[in-house]
Amino acid sequence: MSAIRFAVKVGSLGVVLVAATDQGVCAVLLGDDALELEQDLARRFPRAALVRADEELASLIDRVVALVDDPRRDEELPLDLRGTAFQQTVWQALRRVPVGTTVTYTELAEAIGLASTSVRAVAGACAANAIAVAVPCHRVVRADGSLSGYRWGVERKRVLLAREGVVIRGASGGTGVLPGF
DNA sequence: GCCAGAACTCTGG
DNA sequence: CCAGAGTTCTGGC
Repeated sequence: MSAIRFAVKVGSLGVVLVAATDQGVCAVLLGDDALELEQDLARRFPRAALVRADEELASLIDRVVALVDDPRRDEELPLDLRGTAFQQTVWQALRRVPVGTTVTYTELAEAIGLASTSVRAVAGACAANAIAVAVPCHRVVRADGSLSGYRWGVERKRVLLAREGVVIRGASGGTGVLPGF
């Protein structure tokens, strides 16, 4: 199919990879190593021809990096959401979440018309999300307010939320697995 | 091509 | 504490 152009740049959170088609941004990946991100991109789009175009996408990746540095900027990027109908429904519901706010998987499931017991389907769709930050899958937390898993690392998720001004409640009343506070 | 199991979880008995 | 609920993907036969 069509060619996907991508660019890599180092930001405050580490390495940022941005991939785009003619329609818009189709992937934003975060990591520590540029090679690792390229392999991740190739795994997600096995059929596409991946072309590196750092200069062509320079202005675009600058905007994405600025968004990672300061997520409170509600910048509107052209997105090319690739996925099943179910996944796109979940991702568009995610984009309605205001900056500095978090939702639970239950609220997300109800927002798209599923039963509250279908949270695992929502979690699966979030895990398949390829567009970090622009599709704020990091704003989804567990029902008790503590962080759950994250494709690109829980530490990165915590940093992103902290920059938005979100107060993270540690899991209370339990055995205190997290030594943080 | 089919079946089984896992993956960013939550609720009810 | 244990099991089940909707969807997608991957690996083994």
